[in-house]
Amino acid sequence: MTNVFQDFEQRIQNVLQAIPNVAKSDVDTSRLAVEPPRDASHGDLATNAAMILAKPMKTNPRALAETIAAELEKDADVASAEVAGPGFINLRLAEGFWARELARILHDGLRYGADATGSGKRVNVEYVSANPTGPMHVGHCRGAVVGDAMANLLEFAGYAVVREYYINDAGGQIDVLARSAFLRYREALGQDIVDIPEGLYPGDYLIPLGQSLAGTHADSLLAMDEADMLAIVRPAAIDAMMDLIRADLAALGVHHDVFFSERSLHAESQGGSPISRAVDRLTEMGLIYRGKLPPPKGTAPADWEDREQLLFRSTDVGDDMDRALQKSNGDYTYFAADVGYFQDKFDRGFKEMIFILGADHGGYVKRMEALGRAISQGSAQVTIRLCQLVKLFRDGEPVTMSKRSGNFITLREVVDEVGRDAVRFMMLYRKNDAPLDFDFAKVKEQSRDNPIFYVQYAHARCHSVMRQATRDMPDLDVSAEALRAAKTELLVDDGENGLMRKLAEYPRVIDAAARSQEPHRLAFYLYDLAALLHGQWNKGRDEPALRFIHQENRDLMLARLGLVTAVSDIIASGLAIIGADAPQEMR
RNA sequence: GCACCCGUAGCUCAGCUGGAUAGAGCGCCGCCCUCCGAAGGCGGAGGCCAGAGGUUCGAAUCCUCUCGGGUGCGCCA
Repeated sequence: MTNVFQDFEQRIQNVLQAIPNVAKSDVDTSRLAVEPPRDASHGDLATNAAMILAKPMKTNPRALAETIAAELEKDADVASAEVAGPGFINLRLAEGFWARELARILHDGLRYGADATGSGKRVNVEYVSANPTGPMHVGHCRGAVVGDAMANLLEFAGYAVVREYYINDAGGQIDVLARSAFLRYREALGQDIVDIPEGLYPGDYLIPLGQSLAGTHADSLLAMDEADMLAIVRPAAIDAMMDLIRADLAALGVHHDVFFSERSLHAESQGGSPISRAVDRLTEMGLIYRGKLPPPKGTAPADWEDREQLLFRSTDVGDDMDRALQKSNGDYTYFAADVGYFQDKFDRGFKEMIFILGADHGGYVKRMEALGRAISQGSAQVTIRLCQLVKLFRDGEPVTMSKRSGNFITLREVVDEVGRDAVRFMMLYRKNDAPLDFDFAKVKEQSRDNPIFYVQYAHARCHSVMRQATRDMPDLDVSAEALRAAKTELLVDDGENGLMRKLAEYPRVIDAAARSQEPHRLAFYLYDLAALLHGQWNKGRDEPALRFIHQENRDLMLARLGLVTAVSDIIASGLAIIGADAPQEMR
């Protein structure tokens, strides 16, 4: 399924092949672009064909453009092809072209623009992966939304997406969690625990877990060795924390297909653990050696041990320095677990893996990419997208929080206060690599200043028009079939034309956003589309002849209602990818 | 010290992978409700795209350097 722009790109390619000099030479036409022109007065489509070909063909771009334009004008869908500026060719499409595209939108409905890019390719998107040591805080929010929207976007674009969460359930922090839970367990048994010792998690969220442990085990844990106690409390604590996290994610509308346990990578079976087997494979490739690492630059660590250790020669595959795989006590490092994890993903058949990480993981990017190259031997694409920090504001004042005291703002609090839709839209209304200011007051505002409100309002307004129409004319048939059959060629107003062209851009936006892995483009597109809808609606105030509901001319009205329905469909489709509702009325 | 990200209107940000006269919102000025939802819309002012070189038909976009801001660098996870 090709969109209008791809369609014309192909037509232009065909025209180019018909020009003798082009066909003979092996000029690269991959840079050929067909775009909506910057200025609507330039026409419907613009192409740079002549400009990219002029140089290799050693001709003047404008002269070449004239030749191509003359050929293009033979196309029945092209009303005129004009050469402009340095050699652009501006196409005006035949009357009725956009109207036919509108009918196609009405036919495809919420699936317009879907399935055009991915062709079923399997993609693994890993996001959130917050440590299971407590509820999610606002810091996790952006990555969760960006990752989820990315997965939605890729899925809509035709990829086979697996949404994955990597549970960091293996490190020392989990023992800290278990000890913290044990404290709450003693508390539940009636012991006075006084202050929470430094180094343990102080949050109240562990109290129910302590009570549950007391209920299940009575006081039997008290007499155990710590190792035995931890063996019991650890899994219970991880399960409880993951339940918390899953509930938080659900409140944000985020769901994963796979929850992958880091701990499972350490599990021994015949042939060793998944980690050791993966390390063995790298060893066979000659990428593992014993050696010394230089001490870190900048702040010199006091406890630096200069010793020989097991290292991954990641510099061979693009990293800045080699990476340690084993601690001095013989345990594998966190990164070693990643070696096992990558191997597992690769074995599951993923050739494309996307990671959504917080900006504080910037230092991790190169070694992950290196690891992906090494394990897949260059056959897999690893992409890491970093989300910059979110700064919270309340009434223009920055909100401070301290994680140490357990006094941090949770994701749940934010969702409860401003709503899932607003959180999600705002997190996507910025490039992922740009910092984001999140002001509680603004996000709740019901005005144009608040993009989610503005877009949802446009959708509601569409439905309001349809409600009004059927109220005024109960016999009016506004079914999808009837609207599709409407005489859409009657839509000749500039504003209507602009809306139709914007709608036809939707598949192109989806395609570009999916390819570049930038879901924010969709949010901006929806805002622009909403602005056009609001604008056209208001034109009807000044010029009654332009109103959508136009009882004197039913054919025209049906065409306009078709346009309104198409706008509504596209907004609903886009909002679904963003993960927000498309309300039929505002309150 | 090194790596990565960012620098675009007074403020917050887009800019479709190199295209035409760089666009929105807020704020400021002036307009539009007998009328499908004014929770909206229209118009105006506001720019040396941090700076300097380079690449080319063409640069906010690509390369190099400089200056400013952010993040990270350890056997933590």
